[in-house]
Amino acid sequence: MLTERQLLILEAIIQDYTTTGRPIGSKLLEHQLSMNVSSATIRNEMAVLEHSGFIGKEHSSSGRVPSLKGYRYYVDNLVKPDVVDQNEIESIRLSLDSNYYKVDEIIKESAKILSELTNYTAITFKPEVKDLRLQGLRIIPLGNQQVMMILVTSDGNTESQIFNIPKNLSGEEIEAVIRVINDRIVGLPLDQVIDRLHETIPLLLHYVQYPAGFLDIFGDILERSAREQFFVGGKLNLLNFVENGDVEQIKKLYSLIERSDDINDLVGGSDQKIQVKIGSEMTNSSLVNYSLISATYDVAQHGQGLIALLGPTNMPYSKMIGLIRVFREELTRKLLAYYNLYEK
Amino acid sequence: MLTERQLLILEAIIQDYTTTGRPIGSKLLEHQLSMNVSSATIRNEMAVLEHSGFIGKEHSSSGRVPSLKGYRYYVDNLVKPDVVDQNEIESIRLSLDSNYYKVDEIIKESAKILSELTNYTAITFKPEVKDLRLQGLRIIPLGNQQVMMILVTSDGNTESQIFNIPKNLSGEEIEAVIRVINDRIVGLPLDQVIDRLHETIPLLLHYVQYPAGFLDIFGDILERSAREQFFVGGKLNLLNFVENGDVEQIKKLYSLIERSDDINDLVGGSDQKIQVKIGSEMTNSSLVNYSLISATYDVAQHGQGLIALLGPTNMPYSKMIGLIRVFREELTRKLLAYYNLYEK
DNA sequence: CTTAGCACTCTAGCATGCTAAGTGCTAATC
DNA sequence: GATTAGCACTTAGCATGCTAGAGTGCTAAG
Repeated sequence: MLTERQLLILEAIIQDYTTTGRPIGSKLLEHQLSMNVSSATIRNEMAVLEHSGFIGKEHSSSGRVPSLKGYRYYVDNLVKPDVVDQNEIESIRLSLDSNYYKVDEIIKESAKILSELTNYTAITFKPEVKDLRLQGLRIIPLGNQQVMMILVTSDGNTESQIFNIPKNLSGEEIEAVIRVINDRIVGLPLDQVIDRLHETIPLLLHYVQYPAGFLDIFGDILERSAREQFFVGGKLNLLNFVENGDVEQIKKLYSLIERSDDINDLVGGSDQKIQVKIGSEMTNSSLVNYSLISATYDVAQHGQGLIALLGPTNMPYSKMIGLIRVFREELTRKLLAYYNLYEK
Repeated sequence: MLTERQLLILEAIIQDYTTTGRPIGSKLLEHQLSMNVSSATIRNEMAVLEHSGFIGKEHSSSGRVPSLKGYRYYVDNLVKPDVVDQNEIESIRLSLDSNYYKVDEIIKESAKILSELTNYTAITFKPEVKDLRLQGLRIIPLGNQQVMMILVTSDGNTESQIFNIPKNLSGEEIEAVIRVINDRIVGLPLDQVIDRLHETIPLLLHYVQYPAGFLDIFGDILERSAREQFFVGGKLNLLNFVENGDVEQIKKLYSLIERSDDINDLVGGSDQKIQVKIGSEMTNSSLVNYSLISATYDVAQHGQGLIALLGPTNMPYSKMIGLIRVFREELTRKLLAYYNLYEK
């Protein structure tokens, strides 16, 4: 459908535009492409590309700018991930090389590193195994009417919550409750736990006068546990690409990036290895000027996680895709080493 | 130093300016003040006020704007806190009326409520008692090489941290460590704990090969416990008062509001009941266009906390001071009820 | 001490004109 | 048929100039 030369021009437009950020004119390409062809010819070819919807103009006499279709074609067919230079790889390794005591820390740090490396916003999800089960529930009295509830899931993650128990609740009563829960609920898949919990209320009533408060807390920390946890690094970088001073825009972006539902929507469907969503391909209308590059990573039996970069639509895709690839490798390596260190 | 009439004019300028946000001219005041005096007279008085530094102009022929000195004088001598209407009080009560299981939740929610009530940014600190001691330390094995360390301080607050222990560490060794720590460190004031901890390293070496990792974690959660915790509500509201599109400004503000050191600097020295810091009175240069109203609150033996509002210098002080007063009362009431419910 | 009146100042908004960059089209050339 | 030189045209961005409106300071009279 497109000729070789048209593809070269399209590629050049995208590469130039993603580095300079300015519309690309025919004269610039004439010198740069060294294909021994005049600017007029390039203009003609550009007209074809525009007609087919791969590029557009900001106004009737401006240079050309890639369209969504143009980016899409480029990302799907033309882009070659940049080779990341050895120094940068070293620096990633170094950044990941601390001693971590929790997976969460590694994943959180990853978001930070990725955002610093790219000057974009990074989002990282920790590895998740499907079919998560409730493996144990502890309740630890701490004195002062305080107790801590700790929930352990089958992938080894934990959630905990401290709360106060009313004066009239005795230790025996609590222990009875724990026994009931351990008998009837531990071992179940997380998504069934809540239902089963409600079934056991009548039973609990034998021991606790108002089991509702108890269940609230349990539900709370269960939800935290089942919710996919993610970390965001470099939030402030989003500001760099907002139309000058559009405060409304900034507000929308920020509330977006802080709501877990929205983030999950955003990265949803990323089951391919590396996926690029461009502008309006993301359903959220605040993101028309942004693109998301996401990559899943596998940590053997410990599940699959995801890292993603959110930047402007005109980001240098080849560079970023190269980088996210390398980062994924390094992160996987680090996580495997981590699990190996602590595994039974 | 200033005549009655001059004070009236100063007050009117500030009140108008803090509600309209626009410079105030002499004609406006002529009609508004109904002091049977022409605009020319008001102009003369304004000239005096300007000469004494209480007001200024944005340009040579603009209306008058309060200066730092003007605000200061107003806040110190003229302002009368607005009476908060009953509906609003009700709504505060209602917002605070959920069941909370932790003080932190109440304080965090307070920041949210305050920011929503005012459309400014709210910062809240939970009550702190001086002379905090380490009351207990638990280490709970969770299986999968995971343990949770829980630290309880004498004010009933807790911090916890899950971490993995290397394969070669046995349960007995851990228990021995706990014993040592409980013997030698529990009961000490928090600020002495770290020093004492280092003295015990030789002892620990009997049981654990590399106590350093252990101590790191302990130090970590100890620091979290000693650090004054605060919550920020309505961060996005800061954006409303930034010069149109000054992205650099926004970035500075945001990193400010997320660094606990900066926040502590900000509210530092707020030992008076209600304190107002205006513009450049705050040392941080990003805040020249902002003011901070802070109020301490007392919860009997449970210590003293602080709530604060960060808004533009031209915020309606009388309204905000009235509001923060009422909020403080309601919060104190809520906290007392809370402690009463759970106290032994 | 107060005030009417006036000259002056400054901003905001609008229209105007200019330049640089880039385009589309046509007619001539390879 | 593909390519190109040349030219008329378009647009953003910037500087300039103008006007209306709001506000001031000052002076001279009440």
